[in-house]
Amino acid sequence: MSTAPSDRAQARRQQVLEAAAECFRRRGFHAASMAEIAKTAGMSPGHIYNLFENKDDIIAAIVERDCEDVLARIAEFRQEGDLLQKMLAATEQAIDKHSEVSQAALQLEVLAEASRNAKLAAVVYRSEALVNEKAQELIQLSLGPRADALPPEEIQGRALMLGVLFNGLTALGVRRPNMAALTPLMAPVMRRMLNVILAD
Amino acid sequence: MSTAPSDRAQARRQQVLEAAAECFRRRGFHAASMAEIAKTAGMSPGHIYNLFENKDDIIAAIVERDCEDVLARIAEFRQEGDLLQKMLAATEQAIDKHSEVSQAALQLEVLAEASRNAKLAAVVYRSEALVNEKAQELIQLSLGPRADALPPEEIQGRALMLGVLFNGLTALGVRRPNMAALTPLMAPVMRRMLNVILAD
Amino acid sequence: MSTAPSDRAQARRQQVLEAAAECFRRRGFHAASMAEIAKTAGMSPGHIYNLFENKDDIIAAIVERDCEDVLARIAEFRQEGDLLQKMLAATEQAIDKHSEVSQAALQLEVLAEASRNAKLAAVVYRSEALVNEKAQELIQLSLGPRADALPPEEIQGRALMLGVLFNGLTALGVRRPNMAALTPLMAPVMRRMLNVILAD
Amino acid sequence: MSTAPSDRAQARRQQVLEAAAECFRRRGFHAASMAEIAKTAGMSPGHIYNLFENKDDIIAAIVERDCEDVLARIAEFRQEGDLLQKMLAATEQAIDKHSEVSQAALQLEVLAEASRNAKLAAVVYRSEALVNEKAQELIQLSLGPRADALPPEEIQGRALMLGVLFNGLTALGVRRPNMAALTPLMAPVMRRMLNVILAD
DNA sequence: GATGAATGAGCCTTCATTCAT
DNA sequence: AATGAATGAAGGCTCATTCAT
Repeated sequence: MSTAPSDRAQARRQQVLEAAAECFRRRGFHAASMAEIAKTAGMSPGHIYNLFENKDDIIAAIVERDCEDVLARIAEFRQEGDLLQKMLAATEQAIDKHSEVSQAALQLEVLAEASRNAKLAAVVYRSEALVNEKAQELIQLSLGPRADALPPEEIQGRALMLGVLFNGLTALGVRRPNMAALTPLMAPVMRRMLNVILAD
Repeated sequence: MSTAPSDRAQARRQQVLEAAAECFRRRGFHAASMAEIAKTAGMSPGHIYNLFENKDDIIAAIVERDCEDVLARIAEFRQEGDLLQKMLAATEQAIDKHSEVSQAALQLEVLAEASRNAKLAAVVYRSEALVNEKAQELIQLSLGPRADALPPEEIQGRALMLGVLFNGLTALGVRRPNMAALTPLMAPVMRRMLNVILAD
Repeated sequence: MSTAPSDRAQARRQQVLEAAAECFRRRGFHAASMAEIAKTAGMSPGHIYNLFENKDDIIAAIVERDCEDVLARIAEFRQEGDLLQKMLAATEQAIDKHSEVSQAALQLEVLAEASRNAKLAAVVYRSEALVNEKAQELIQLSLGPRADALPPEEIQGRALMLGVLFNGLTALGVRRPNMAALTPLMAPVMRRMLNVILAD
Repeated sequence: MSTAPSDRAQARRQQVLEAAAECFRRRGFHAASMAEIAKTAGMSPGHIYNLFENKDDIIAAIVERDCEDVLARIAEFRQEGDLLQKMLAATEQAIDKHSEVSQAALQLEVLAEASRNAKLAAVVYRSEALVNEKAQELIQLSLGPRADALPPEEIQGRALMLGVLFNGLTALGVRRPNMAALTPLMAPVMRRMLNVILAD
């Protein structure tokens, strides 16, 4: 009862998260000031501290929210239709979308920050664990009954490889403006992870 | 000739670079203070500004130095011996080395910083271009005469894929402590990039 | 309306202006530190930046305030009584008051600063324009109906001469401690500006 | 013998004075760094301290040199020809020369600085005393035998008034760009100081 | 719940000055 | 006589955070 956050408070938190994400994307985590976030969120700086412990707490909440978004996107992949095709479409989109460099930069900055901030690290770890778990389910779904022929480590490894690919796309996207030549190469690799049983 | 830095100055610059890299790794770019860097480098804060324009200039120099290290490592790959094996060994090393999380974090932070710092971005872009070029040469070397059968875009795409893989390893390595299951999966993907001619 | 500063903020600004003027007089513009000003004003250094853009902004505000003081003093001259007598009294006061050397020094320093600071220069120019305008009105008032016999340039020139005299008193007052012998000389010159119609 | 400055040292000092004056004019006394002065003078920063005590010592030397220039100019006035005409020409020149605002600004800054720097104040006072003395001689020369009819205070007052006028021109010249209307007004005032015997 | 005035530590950077060579 | 590497104190300014209202 004491700490039960009211609906109103929840909505206010969302406002802050929205505003903070925008500011962090625009200026980076350190350069974005609480004052700017407050202004963007349409509330006073002081009040933010009624909703969040501190600035770190905000970035942690953003990471959690982003994690949910990723999980939701993964859930969509489970719908009807060819999984490989849908994932390739997603990667192609990632390769083309250069408008999202600032979003990518924020993700990288969060990772860097997490390596020195235990609380944030916990959130990132948990987030990664959840995503990885869902990725494994996806792979098993994609392989169908043949999945049983593969040892769990293989499934886990493939999920990790998907993680490497998506994280790599994010990082390389910040490193260079044009990655078009990469698109055709994704297909065989993704297929190898999602649709193939191999002795290899 | 006019601004040719003396040997002494060069050595001092190296001291600062060493110290700054350590501080940046330990605390992050923003949290590391010039005072701390100066102390670590064994000189006064003021003198750093005789050697570098400003803090940004230091991180840029670090990126350039790191780039040279990468190029040197690539050059080693060109030596005698099976390229695929050597690169797999390198990735396996990357997968295992958890002591280097802070080094990885610094790299990610640099990328984030570059998305908002034009000068740093230029260094990062140039660095990536150099590495990608060398990666393409490596791939052609690995394929041998068969390389002629592949269109340039294919070579370029494969080099990009290597970039995605290494960058992805770096990022995912910060996201989770254990990536052991990934090791066996690297082989087929790397082989696909380095040793195979395929219609698809 | 949007940025209408509250009464409280206005009062705080006045505090800072008062304190800064004192510090600037005591130490000079460059030597006076924001920390000292803050302490003198009884607030934290940080808070000053909620009230003023930066240090330059403070000196500009002081100049504007001083300008208003001058205009107010000029307005007093318009009251009943012999203008020439009142102005001579004012100059005599200026000649004798050696306690105000530091105030005079600040004015000179402001002028020097303005020659390299565009924003401050604008304030100084505007200030001078206002004062000169009022001085012309004063001269016309003093001459009465005879003023119509003089071309506008003559009026403007006389106003400028008054400016030269007061500025000259300020500067020379810093240059030497004793200017008593000057007092009797002011009368004929001032009369020439305020009370005489001449072919030359 | 011990401190007898060699000719070479004297020449070096002149170099520094030249360079410093230029830098001070360009940037102001405080903003001009010793490094910049050294570079402009074509010598090392360290060596300047073999020639001058410190930065204040340089500005003091500049003031002394400028004083000599003024005295030299006054000496020229003593040559053949109508003194009033020559002085009016000088003031007209001062009124028109807007290229010299930075020179004027430096003079004002020096005065401001002198009010807080005893050593500089001494130089400024002495300089003013010398100039004033020469101005009195000039006035007596201009009046010729009639000068004997005037009490010394009157002569002193007139010399002071000349000082007020020239200092005022300097200050007002920084305050406003256009002082053309002032030119015709200088004649009667100057004549009053230089050529007239009055009961008034 | 909400404000925004206020704090104060700490940051990057500059620069007069020194001194070993 | 001359250099320029080196110092270190100090400065202006920012910003996460607090708290009286």
